[in-house]
Amino acid sequence: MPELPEVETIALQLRAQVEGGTVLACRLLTPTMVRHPEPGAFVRGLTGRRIEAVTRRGKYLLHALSGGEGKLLVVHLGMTGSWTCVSPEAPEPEHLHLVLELDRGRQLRFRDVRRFGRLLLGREADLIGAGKLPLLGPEPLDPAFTPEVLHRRLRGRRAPVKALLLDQRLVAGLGNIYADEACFRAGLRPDRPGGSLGRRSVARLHGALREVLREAIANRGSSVDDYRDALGEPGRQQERLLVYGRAGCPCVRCGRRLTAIRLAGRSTVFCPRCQR
DNA sequence: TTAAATTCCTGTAAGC
DNA sequence: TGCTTACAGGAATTTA
Repeated sequence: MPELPEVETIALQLRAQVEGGTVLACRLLTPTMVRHPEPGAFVRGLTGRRIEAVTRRGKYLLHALSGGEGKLLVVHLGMTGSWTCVSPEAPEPEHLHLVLELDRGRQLRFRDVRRFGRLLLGREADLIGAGKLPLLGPEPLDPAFTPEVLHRRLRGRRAPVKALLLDQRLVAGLGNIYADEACFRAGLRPDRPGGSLGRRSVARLHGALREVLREAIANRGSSVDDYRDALGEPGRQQERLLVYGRAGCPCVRCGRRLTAIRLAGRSTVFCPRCQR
């Protein structure tokens, strides 16, 4: 699943691959993947534009477009989406929804088996104002995201801390994998009410979050299901996951069997001894 | 306001 | 073997 580290990896790679490139043609194969504007306007709005910059916000990929209007091509990969830069000669895969023909013989392809991804075009403020994009919480790797900020955001909340970590309005970019990994590294039970965490626990969680995200970015993300980076390569962080997908396996720290529960509708794995 | 449940979507794996 | 069913989950939407 593309979470913050996976999307960051793609943004880094696309920066080198497509920045400065011009969209010569836009082929929208599945109009329903576009959430804004209407599919026709989406295609017209992209054609002829230059991609000035590629950045990331939460799990969203942002492509700043030429024209001086501050327009962005926004790509969210959902669960199974991929956004790759390939040669036009590469065979077209199944479940392909958007193809951007760029100059210098490059193609950007959006593929998504389960169609949970989404495509948008517009100014960031307009998209947020129109309710097409959520108002995201702080970036966990931003220097301004301090333990105090996290503590303030968890205060008074009764939902399980893991459910709160998955809420993109509380903090942006975390998904099921890194929420579980961060709770394990922090030694916190994921079903603890968010507001029950003291200052020291929050500080541990904050440190664990940053540590696991930085490590995952360095490893180009986790390829658990079918995630591929912008060059079509799998990441390596899945080999270093300590709890996600390891229900019933021994805890790497104490050897006790890892427990699986459901939280916020998601499978959740933790060590009942190491996480309190 | 907050929290939980439901919905979308399709490939995979388990069970009969 | 072949069919049915459950499950995976990000985020919008609905319900309580």
